[in-house]
Amino acid sequence: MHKGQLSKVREVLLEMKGSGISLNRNTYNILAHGSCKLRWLKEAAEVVELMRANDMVPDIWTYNTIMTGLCDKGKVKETISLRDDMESLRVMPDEVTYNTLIDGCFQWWGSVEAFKLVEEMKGKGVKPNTVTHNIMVKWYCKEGKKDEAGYVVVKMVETGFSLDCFTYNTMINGYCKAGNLGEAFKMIDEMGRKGLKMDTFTLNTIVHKLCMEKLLKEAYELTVKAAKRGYILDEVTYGTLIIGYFKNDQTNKALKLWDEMKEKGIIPSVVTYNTIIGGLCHSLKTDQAVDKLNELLDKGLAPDEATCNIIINDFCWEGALEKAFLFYNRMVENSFKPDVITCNILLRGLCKHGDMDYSEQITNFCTQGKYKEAMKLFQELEQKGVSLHKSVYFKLMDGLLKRRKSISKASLSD
DNA sequence: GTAGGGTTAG
Repeated sequence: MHKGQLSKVREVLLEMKGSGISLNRNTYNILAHGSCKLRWLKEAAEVVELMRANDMVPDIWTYNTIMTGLCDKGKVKETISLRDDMESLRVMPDEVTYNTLIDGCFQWWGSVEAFKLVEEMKGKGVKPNTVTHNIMVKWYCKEGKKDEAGYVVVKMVETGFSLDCFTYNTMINGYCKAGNLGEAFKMIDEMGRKGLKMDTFTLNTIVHKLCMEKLLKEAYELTVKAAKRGYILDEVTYGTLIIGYFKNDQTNKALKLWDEMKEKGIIPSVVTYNTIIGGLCHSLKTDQAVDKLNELLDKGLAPDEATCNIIINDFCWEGALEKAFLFYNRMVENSFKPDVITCNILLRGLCKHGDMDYSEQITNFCTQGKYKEAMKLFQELEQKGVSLHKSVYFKLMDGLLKRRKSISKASLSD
C-alpha cells in the first residue's frame, strides 16, 4: 500500500465512523498494521485511542502490531509502557509480545535488559518458544559469544524444541561472521540430515561470505548452480554479488548483474538501490550514481538514512566537505536522523582538515572507553572558551551512541 | 491481520 492510499483509507474510515457506521476490531487492526508498515507510529498509536474512544478494547493483535512498529524504531520505552497499558486492560502479553520486546531490547538497550525481560516472561507464565531461543542465539552470535549461543541451542534441544531453518541460518551466519566457513558448511549438512532444506537465506549468507573473501567466481558459480537446482535467487542474492564485484573494482560485471536482475523481473528495493548507488560512487561514476538515485525517486521509492549516508560519504570522499555539510543540514531539516555512521563519515571527513590537539586527547579517552573522562575534558575546554573542532563532538557522540544512550537531535546539529 | 534468519553507508 502506498502512503497516499493509506491516507485515503484512513479518511474513508473516519468518515464512516463519523456517519455512525461502527468499525470492527479487524478494521482497526488492519489500519494499525498499515500504519506501522509505513512507520507512521503516531497514526498507529491513534488507532488505539480511537478504539478506546469507541468503547472497543484493542486485542492482542492490535498491541503486538503496534509494539513491533515501535521496537523497529528503537522506541523500547514506549513499547514497555504499552505493555503496561495492555495489562491494565487485561489483555495479557503473550509469546509474541515478549519476543518483540526482547528482540527490540537486545537491539537498542543491550543484553542485560533483554535477559531481564526473558526472566519476567517466565515469571508471568509465558513460556519462551523457538522464536525466543532464536532471538537469543542471534544476539549471542552478534556479540561474538559463540559458546553462549551454542549453550542456548543445547538448552533448546533439551527442553524439547527442535531447531528450525531460522536457528540454522542464524548459526550459519554466526559462523560466517566469525570466519569459520567450514563450520558453516557442516551446519548446512546437518540441516539436510534433519530434513530441513536450505533456502535463499542460507544461500545468501554463504554468497556474502564468499564475496567478503574475494571469492567472487565461487560465489557467482554457487548462485548459478543453485538456480539450476531450483533455488530462488532474489534481490539480496544479486545485491550481495553486486557489492562484491564493485568492491573488487569489477564495475562492468556488477552493472551486468544489475541488468540481469531486472531482466528476471526482480524489483529492487531501496536497499538494493543503495548498493548500486554506493558502488557507483565507489567507482567514481558519480553521474551514473545520480541516474540511479533519480530512478529510485521515479519509482516512488523513498531514500532512507543509508542513502543519505552514502551521498554524504561520497562528498566527504571527494573532499567536498561544504557540500557534505550542506546536504547533511538540509536532510536533517527534512527529518533525516543521523546515526553513528553519519557521525563517523563526517568525523573522518573533518579529521583530514582540522586541528587535532584536543580532539586527539578526547578521542583517545573514547577509544579506551573512558567516556566520563572524555566528557570532563570536553566540558573544561568548553568553559575555558576553547573552540573545539567539530570532530570532537562527533567522536563523543559516537561513544555515547555506542553506550546506547539516547541522543537528541539538537546536540547533533550543533 | 502480530514475533525470529540473508544485501547497503563509517
